[in-house]
Formats: sequence, structure tokens, C-alpha cells
Amino acid sequence: MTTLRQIHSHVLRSNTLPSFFKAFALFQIVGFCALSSSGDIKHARAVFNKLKNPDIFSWNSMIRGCSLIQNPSNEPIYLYYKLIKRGYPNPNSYTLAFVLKACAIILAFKEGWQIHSHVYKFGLDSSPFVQTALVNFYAKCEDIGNARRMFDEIPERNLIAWSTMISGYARIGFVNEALSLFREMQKEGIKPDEVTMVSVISACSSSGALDLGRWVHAFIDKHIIKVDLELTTALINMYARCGCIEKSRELFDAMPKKDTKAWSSMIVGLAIHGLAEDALDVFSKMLEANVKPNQITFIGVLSACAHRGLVTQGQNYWSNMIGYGIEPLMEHYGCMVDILCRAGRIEEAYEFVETMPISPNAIIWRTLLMGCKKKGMLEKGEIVAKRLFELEPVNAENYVLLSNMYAANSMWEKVSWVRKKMKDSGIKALPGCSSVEIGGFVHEFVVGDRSHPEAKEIREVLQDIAERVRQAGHDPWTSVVLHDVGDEEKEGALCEHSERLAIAYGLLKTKSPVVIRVAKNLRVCPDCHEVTKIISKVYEREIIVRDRVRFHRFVDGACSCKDYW
DNA sequence: CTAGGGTTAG
Repeated sequence: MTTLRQIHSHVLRSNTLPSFFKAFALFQIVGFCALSSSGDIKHARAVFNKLKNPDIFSWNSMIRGCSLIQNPSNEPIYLYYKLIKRGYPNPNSYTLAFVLKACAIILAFKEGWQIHSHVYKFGLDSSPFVQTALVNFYAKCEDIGNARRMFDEIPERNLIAWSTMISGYARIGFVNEALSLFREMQKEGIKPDEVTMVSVISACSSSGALDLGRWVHAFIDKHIIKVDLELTTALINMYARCGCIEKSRELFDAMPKKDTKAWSSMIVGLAIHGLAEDALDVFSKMLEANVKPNQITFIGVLSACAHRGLVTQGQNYWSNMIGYGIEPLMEHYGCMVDILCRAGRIEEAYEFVETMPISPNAIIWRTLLMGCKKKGMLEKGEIVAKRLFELEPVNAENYVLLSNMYAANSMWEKVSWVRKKMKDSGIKALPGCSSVEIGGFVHEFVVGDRSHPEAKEIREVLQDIAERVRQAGHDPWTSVVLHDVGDEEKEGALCEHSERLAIAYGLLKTKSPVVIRVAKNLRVCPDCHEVTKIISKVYEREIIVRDRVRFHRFVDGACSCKDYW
């Protein structure tokens, strides 16, 4: 950068350079400075501001440069508006692509929407770069409908356009859409590269689809796609989230170079498997390797501590994190609350939440409420519940949690009071939704959905499960009543519990381990946990369940997640 | 000077 500055001052002093060359040199310096790390955007800005009549190249470089720094603001959009207001020079396809990317990075939906109309105004809608930038912008803002619309309007879709759309679907968990697009792309004769495969693998991780992930991995090998740092990280994450931590480790150990994200991925993966010692060991190796941990690394480290009940260590890591100058996020506070709650130190946890410098979110209060429930601290629980309901008055899960706290203490009047309150406010328990992966396709089951073409066969399996679980001395349906439906629907609910439906379908359709993902609004409840253990034993099948918060691997009547309750 | 990629609590 020093050299660049010297060149820059030389250019300014020089009178021998022809003016067009001077402009070109200036533009290059602006571009290079802007593209370099955040420290030098200041220099780029200074150079840019000195230009009397910056040409479109300079504007473009400046817009691009300040969207690529570490913590981008709305500066690129501001610059763009300044350019438009001035009326000259006219923005070109580069300008629009850059500013749309900036909108995608900072999720400036309104602005991007407006700039979208400029695309037609300036007649740039035929530029593949602008088209792809639009798809990317809508996808990043999670307006997948518009992203798809833009994608469909592209007459000649190249590899980048396809990859953008696939990544858009993968990011928001539209697994089947991502994968069918991937197949469609190949049908059109477009060869995927390593960037495409990262998105495809990510789709597999978020669905917990191990078979699918393995298939995609084989595809990568077969088509000799370069497995670079990003793709390896995606694979590590996929194997960890799909239950194959051994494979995850294997890939990680074989990596020639590991950056912060790769290390973090491994640490988080071990943490969700309850392998706290390994996670912490990997963390210290990361430090030995002189790789700087980031916020996400510490989420992994702290959650590993929580899973193992390592209070003092957790607190030490917390101070280490502060020492690194990493500002704690909501997630980190959440981990600390979890650590204290699991150790039964509810008062301390409450104190911690009360003194947080940022306003605690619902997850934090819920963690605390779960702690109160576990410890039977009713009064504290009620105080916490009050705060929770202020933040999330319509989340059925909170009502269920509070009612369970009362039920655990046989306070039936209060239980029915909570139920009445729920009914009066018109809040219904959200339907549970679970998915199971079979033969490369993810099948979703929603509570109460009987439209499945194989409903009859599934029902038979369910009845078989019920029979065998009963023989093992457990009531097969207690969890159904507690969890998914009201008591009046007990009979009808036998076939509707989404997790059980997914397991039954998995047992029916595949011989490999049954991989279930319990979606967003559900957690595996204690009863289900017990029943699934029994199923794994009596059917001699491995069942992998990933709920919203944790990872369970059921083999021969036991669960890997020993610390769960 | 253009467009697409990996890690995020309960």
C-alpha cells in the first residue's frame, strides 16, 4: 500500500503524463485502494473526492470498493444515488452489478427494489452480470419468489446464474428446490463447478440428508471437481450435521490449510455431537496453529462447555473471548445462560441476564425458563415467563413450556389456566413438521397430514411400532398427547405425530440409517426420546434425529446425546 | 473495474 501511495503522489505531481493516462492511473489507484482491506478505503475515498469529474470507472471502483470492506455500510448505495442525482456519467452494467451486490450484502431491500427499476431505465436488463446480480440480490433478501422470477427471465443462463439460484434456495433451506434445480442445470448441459457444489452440499447439511450428502460427495469426486477450502468446509459441516462426525474429522485432518471458518466448522460439529473434550482440544490446536478465532468459533467452544457442564471452563473461555477483543453476540450470552442453567445455578443465570448490556431475546428467556422448570423454581419461572410473554405473546411453545412447568409440579389448576389463556388468545400449537431422507429425496411430514400416497402403509408401521414399544414396557403415545396436539384429539393423533411419521416412513423405505430432521418449531421431547431409543433397539436400526437445537444418534437402545435432559 | 461459495445458541 505504501508503494501505491507513492505512485499516487507521483501521478499527481507529474505534468508529463497525458491527461487520459493520468485518469487511468488515478482510476487504478482508486480501484486498488478500495479493493484492499478496510484500512485503505479512507485513502481511496480521499483520492476519489479529489477528482473533479470522476469517470464511470472511478465511480464503479469506489462503489465496489466500499461494499467489499469488512463492515460495509450503506455508503455504496449513497454513492450510487449521488451519481444518479448528478445525472452524469451514465451508470453502466458494472455500476448496477456492483450496487446490487452492495444491496445484497447489507440487505437493503427497498433500495435494491428501486435500483431494479433503474436496470430497465438504463437499458441494462440484457446484461448477464446485472441479471445475475438481481437474482442474487433477491435471494439474499430471502425474496425467493422474485429471485426465481428474475432467474426464469434470463434467456441464456450460464453457470453463475444457476449457481446463484441454487445457493439462494440452499440458504433458506429449500432443499428439494435446490437439488431439483441442480439436476435441471445438468440436463441443460451446464457443468457445475466447486462453487455450485458448495451450495448443493449446504442444502444437504441443512436437511440432515446423509445419503444425499454422500451421493453429492461421490459426484464431486467422479466429476473431478476441485475440492478447495470452501468446499471442504462445507463437506465437514455436512457430515457433522448429518451424523457422520468421523468422516467430518477425517476430512478436517486431511486439510492442508485450515482457516478460521474451517476450524470453527469442526469445533461446532464436535460440539453438537456432545464431544466437548474433542471440541476444546481442536480449539487449542487452532490457537497453536496461530489461526485467529472469531465469534462463531466461540459459539462452538461455549456450547461445547454447556453440553458437558463445564462451568468454570466456560467462564474462562468467555474471558478469553473478551481478551481477543471479540464482542459477545446474543448467541454467546445464550450459551452462558445455558451453561449456568444446566449447572443448576439459576439465580446466577438470572442475574447474568439482568445485567446483559444488550436486551435479551426470547431464546435467552426461554433457556432460563427451561432451567427454572428443571429446578422446580416456580416463582422465578413465573417472573421469567412474564418477560418471555412480553417478547413473544403468540408463540405457542412458550405456553406449552410454562404449562409443563406447572404440570411437573402437579399444579393442575395453573395448567388449565395456561391452556385457557392460550385458547382465549386464539393461539394454536404450531403443527410439528419433520422430514426424512430417502433415496436422495427429502420427505416432509406435518402433523395431521394424511394426504401421503402411502398413508396406509405408514399407518401399519406405526401400529407395529406401538405394539413393539408397548411390549418393551413403554406407553408409545404419551409424547403425542403432550407434544403435538390437545388432549381431545388423542385418538386421532396416533397417526399424526410428525416425528413418528417420519421414522415410520424411514423404517419402511430404507435399509440405511434413518435420518430425521425435526423442523424449526419442534424439539424432541423426553418421551419421544425414550420411544426412539426403544425403536432403535427393537428394529435394530440406527436412527439419527436432529432437532432444532441438538443432535441425537440412537443405536441399540441408547442415545449419543447423554447430556440432553 | 463486472455476477455465484464454507462456520452462528436454546
